[in-house]
Amino acid sequence: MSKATYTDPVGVNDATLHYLDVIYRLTQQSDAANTTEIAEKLGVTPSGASVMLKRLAERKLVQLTPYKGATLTPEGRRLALRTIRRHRLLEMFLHQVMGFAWHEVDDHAHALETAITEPLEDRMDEMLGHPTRCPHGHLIPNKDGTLPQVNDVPILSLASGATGVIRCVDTDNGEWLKYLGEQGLKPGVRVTLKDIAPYGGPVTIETPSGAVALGQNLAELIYVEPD
Amino acid sequence: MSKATYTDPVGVNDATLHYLDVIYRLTQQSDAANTTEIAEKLGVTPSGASVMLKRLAERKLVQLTPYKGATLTPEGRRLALRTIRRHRLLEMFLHQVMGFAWHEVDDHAHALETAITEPLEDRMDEMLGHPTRCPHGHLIPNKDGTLPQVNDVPILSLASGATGVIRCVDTDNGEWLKYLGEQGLKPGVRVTLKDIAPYGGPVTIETPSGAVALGQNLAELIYVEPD
DNA sequence: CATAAAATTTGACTGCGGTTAAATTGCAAG
DNA sequence: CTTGCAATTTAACCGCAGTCAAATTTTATG
Repeated sequence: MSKATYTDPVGVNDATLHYLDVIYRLTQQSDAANTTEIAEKLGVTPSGASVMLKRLAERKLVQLTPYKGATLTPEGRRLALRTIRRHRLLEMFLHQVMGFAWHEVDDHAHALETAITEPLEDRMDEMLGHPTRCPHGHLIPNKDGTLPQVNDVPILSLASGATGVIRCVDTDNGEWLKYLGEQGLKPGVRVTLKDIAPYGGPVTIETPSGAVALGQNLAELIYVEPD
Repeated sequence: MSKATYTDPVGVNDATLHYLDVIYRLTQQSDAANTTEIAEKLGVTPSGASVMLKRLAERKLVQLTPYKGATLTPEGRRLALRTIRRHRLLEMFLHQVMGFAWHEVDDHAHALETAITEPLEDRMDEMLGHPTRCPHGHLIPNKDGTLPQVNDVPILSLASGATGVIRCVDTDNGEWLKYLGEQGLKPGVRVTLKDIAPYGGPVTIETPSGAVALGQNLAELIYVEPD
């Protein structure tokens, strides 16, 4: 009997997709994802991740240099971007259509991202008017695996007094998102960077509803499109 | 590290839920579900199903009498009804909110039924106005595991000339559903049983848009609430 | 009622994704 | 340039959900 199903046309299962997803995200920041980081993000032991990475390499989904780290092959990247697209479309759908708060959507989207079918993906995309970003502002990959071009810069890179529109709040931590949302710091809001206190001190941001002072750990999550 | 997740609070995984689901459905018709039937519905070999059933019995989810068949325990029944509720709510959501045709929803709902979270289940239920039936007319179990009381009878049990409202079309075969839908034979439609030809001959049903002649294999899928 | 056929279970095996403990490799600091 | 520690891999194992082939039990039939 054939193993292919609606969701899994080529024998790519949940675990595989989750590995590819975290490897993709880790290789956005550094050039290769190392085993321990991958293991941490997935909540497994480094040895377990090591074994799994070898299997993924055999399946030509990752490029593995022992003791050095992992990169995605074109095919691995394709699957990772598909999962990320589905995750972010789901977040958008849960937020816009179903009315979930922006700090709630990540968990539910994660539960569904590997189970969804392609017609569902397409229908959500359609209902949402082909959005380019999720509720936190992350880019939604196109179906062909390309990414929209944008001009997002860290708010901390602005000069004091400069203004811009928040485009992305780069965290999946629900607590932080809830807090930042309550302070009016969400994508689409025009803000002015008032001040960055020295030595890791608070960052003051002017929003339409008043000034907010944040620790740098939170402020560095915020990306803006400068005016 | 704990194994509990949002979707899986007690270590109940996809395979388990699918077994419980088919056992529930099979025990609706006969008193116990036999191994081969279960295996067929799940697309596995009877030996595989046999082994799995023993595991489910150890976990106290099914009551197993070797060589005789399986029944659900109260806990197994609870989980089966939860899955069925989710499946049917999903079908309703896909149909009503997302605009999928009634013959398309089963596959997509199946892909999601074991992945969905409880808040999502609740939100769908709310958005749909707490429906009691799926698009094909099957009952949606309540959250407490009870089922709405109804008075559905097979249309073939009506006397010639009797009328009723279609309440359920009992199949998951997309082709048949598509055809029956095109003939106007869907839940909510008032019909009259005109004639049942003898010796397995065609069944003639009067609908608002005209008379339809069906084979008995299709006609026996249709349940009505008699006037 | 014996016996053949059908249903079911058991046994031996597989692949997957994990675990812990031990061995290995890479790297930074003295 | 060695030495010690951190990162990584390997080895041996586990549970899960399957497979096929063989043994067993049930049932139906002449």
